[in-house]
Amino acid sequence: MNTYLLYSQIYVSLTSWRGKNLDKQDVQPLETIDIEQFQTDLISWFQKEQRELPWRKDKDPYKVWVSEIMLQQTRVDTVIPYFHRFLELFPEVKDLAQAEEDQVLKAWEGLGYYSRARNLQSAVKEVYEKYGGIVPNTPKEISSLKGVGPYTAGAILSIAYGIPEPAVDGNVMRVFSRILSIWDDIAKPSTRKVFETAVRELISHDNPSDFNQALMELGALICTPTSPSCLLCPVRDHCAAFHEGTQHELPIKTKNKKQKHVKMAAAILVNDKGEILIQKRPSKGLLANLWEFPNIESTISYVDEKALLEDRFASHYSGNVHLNRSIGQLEHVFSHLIWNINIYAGTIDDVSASELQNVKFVSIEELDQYAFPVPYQKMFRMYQLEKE
DNA sequence: AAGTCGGGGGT
DNA sequence: ACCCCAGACTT
Repeated sequence: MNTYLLYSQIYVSLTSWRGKNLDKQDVQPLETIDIEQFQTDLISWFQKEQRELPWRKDKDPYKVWVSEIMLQQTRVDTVIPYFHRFLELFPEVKDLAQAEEDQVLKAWEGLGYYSRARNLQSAVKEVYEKYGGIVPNTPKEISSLKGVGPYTAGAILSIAYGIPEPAVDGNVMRVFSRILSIWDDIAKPSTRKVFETAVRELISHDNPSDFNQALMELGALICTPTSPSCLLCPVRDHCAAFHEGTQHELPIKTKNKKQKHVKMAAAILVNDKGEILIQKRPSKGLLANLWEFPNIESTISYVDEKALLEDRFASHYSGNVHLNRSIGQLEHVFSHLIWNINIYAGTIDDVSASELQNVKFVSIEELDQYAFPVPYQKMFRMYQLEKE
């Protein structure tokens, strides 16, 4: 019963399995999937071909946790340097639990999706206080932690604790959509459950860690989105899509919508001591709790904009504001919107502005102690280039 | 279920 | 341009 899982049995347990073929008049003989052989082929390949990654050096649940949060929607090569720096700053649960949020955000600067960092620290605090610093090892407890969703819960449980839970990410859905010929739209939230059910049937109970990691490694190295290297695939004998030649049609994924365009204006304002005005963003929403330069959303025409900005800034910061010059403009693309920013430089009195909450005057040397979103980093670089 | 939330790299 | 990436949370 454990050794072979008849294809028809899978079909019974998953109504959407091979749903496309239900309508085909010419149904081919049902294949069987040799589960043990599949596990062996997959895991041996992984043990031989896996990349050396910093979070694979040991299975410390805290390190696995940090890596999994960083890897959400983020490529391995991007994460590696962040992972090293983060663990140097916060080697253990206690260190992250007791850190200043500003320092955590600074360590996350440039990585994006900053709520990951704030949720991670919040959850680590809970682990430190409620679980004595030990990352919990039950699905219920770990899933209740802030920022730990179905994927991350399964990843930590399987990789750090060897518990056979599915960890279904984009890789796993792509890989199994091909192996099992699943034609559900993987862009729909409900589809993830189809793949979780599949993984529960197929996962190795001897080595859930390598099984789950192998699926993701396979998706990253072999079973890639546009041009899968099927001839190098260790499980192509088990793959329905390879058998049918449909690997380029799978997975099914509906397109995402276009970004909205937002016009902005922002300024580098300097006081008479040569210090620059910065402010902390609100604690909710886009780029929450990061720092920025004074800015407004603006749909005003370019000629009127400068006067409007001087007015708005002067009244908001209660000081005399002078915009000397326009430095240029820059575009920054987010996943759901596009900022087009007109950039100015000028001066401001620091009498009242420094009394405002979340507003500071800092020297150029102090600037890099604060976490800035990339668009404002770009903006400051333009300012420095223009000044020379 | 749809929208929000970053940034970079590949094609 | 458009796609994708070791997704989660809010509405």
